[in-house]
Amino acid sequence: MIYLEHHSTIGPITIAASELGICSIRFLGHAHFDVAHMQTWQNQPEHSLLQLAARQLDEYLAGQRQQFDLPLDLRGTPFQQKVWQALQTIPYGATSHYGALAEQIGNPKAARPLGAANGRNPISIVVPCHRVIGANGDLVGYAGGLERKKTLLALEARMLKN
Amino acid sequence: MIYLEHHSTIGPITIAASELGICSIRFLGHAHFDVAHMQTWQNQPEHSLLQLAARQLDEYLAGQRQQFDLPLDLRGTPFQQKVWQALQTIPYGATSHYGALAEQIGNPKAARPLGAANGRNPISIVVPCHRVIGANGDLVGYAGGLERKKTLLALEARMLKN
DNA sequence: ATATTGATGGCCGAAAACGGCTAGACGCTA
DNA sequence: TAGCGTCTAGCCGTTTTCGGCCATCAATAT
Repeated sequence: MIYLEHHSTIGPITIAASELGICSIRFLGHAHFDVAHMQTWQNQPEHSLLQLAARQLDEYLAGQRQQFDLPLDLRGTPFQQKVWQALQTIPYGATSHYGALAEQIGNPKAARPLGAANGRNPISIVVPCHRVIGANGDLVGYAGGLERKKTLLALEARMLKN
Repeated sequence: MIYLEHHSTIGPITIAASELGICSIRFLGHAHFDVAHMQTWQNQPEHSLLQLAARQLDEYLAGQRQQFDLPLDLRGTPFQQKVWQALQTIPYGATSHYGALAEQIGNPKAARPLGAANGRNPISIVVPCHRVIGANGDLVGYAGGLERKKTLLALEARMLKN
C-alpha cells in the first residue's frame, strides 16, 4: 500500500492505492480511520496513479471536473460493496436519501445500516457519499466533517447552475 | 408449549414440550433461563409425554436407567445443534472435554464457543452436558449448578462400578 | 525433578450494543 | 392549515463484548 499527502483547497487529503487501484481518499481527522494503519504504508509522492488522483481532485474542487476516471480498489463487506456501487450512480449535483438508496439496493428497511456503510466509504468525493442526505433534507453526517459536505454540495450546485 | 413441575431427588425440575417432543428440562434457578418466558406456557401436569419424561428422570436418578427414550425438539443455532448432537454420543458414565468435542464436530479451535453452547443446552441430563469437563479435569461449570454436575457424575460412576 | 498455581494471549460463536434512518404522533407557532 | 421541532418505536448490518477453553510459560512448592 502506497500513499501521498495532498494539500487541497479544502485541507490535507491522504490518497492511498494498491496494485489494483485507489483504496483510500481521506481528509485529516477523518472519522473511522485509525492513523496507526498507515504505519505499514509507504509514502510515494512521485507515484503516477496517486498524482493522477490528486490532479483530478484539484480539477473537481476547481469546478472543472464532474466525474472521475480512476481505477478503484474498494474493500468491504458485500453489503458495503453494494452501497458503494449504488453511490456511484448518483449524478453530479444530485442528491438522494438513505431510505431511497436502501430500497435501490434491495434492502428497503436497511436505511440505517446504509448510513453506517456510507460513513465507512473509504474513497471520499470520488465515491460521492456526500450526495446522500436525510429524508427531510438534513445533511445528517459526514466522516470528513459536515462543513466539507456542505462545501461539496454547494460547489456542485453552483457548477450545475452555470 | 406445555409444561409440568416435577419434584425430583435433586430438586424441582421443569419439563416442557411442544408437539414435536421435549423442549426443555431445567432446574430451579437454571442459568440462562428467563422465567418470564414461561408466561405463555400452559401447565399440564397430566400430559402423558411430560409424565413419561418425569418417570424416566426418576429412574435415571435412582440409578435404574442409563439411557432415555424420548422424542426431543432441540431448538438452537446450527452450531448449537451440532454440539448437542455430539453430546448425545458420550456414553453413560464417560466424560469428554471441551476441546475434544470441538474437534469432533469439526471446529477444533472452537472449544470456548462449544462451552457456551454447552451451557445453553435446554434439555439437561437427557442431553448429557454434565459429561463434559475441562481438559485438566476441572468440572468448570454447569447451568444447573456445579453441585448437581458433581452429583450426576458421581451417580453414573457408582452405577457403572456395580 | 515433578506437581500445583497464576498470568497471558489467542481462539471463535452468540448476544448485545450501536448508529450518517425514518415514519408517525404531538404540540407548538404564524 | 401549513410548517417545524421533539419524541418514539422499529429497523438491520456491523462492531464490540463476552465467555462453562486451552496451551504455554514462569514461579512456587513438594
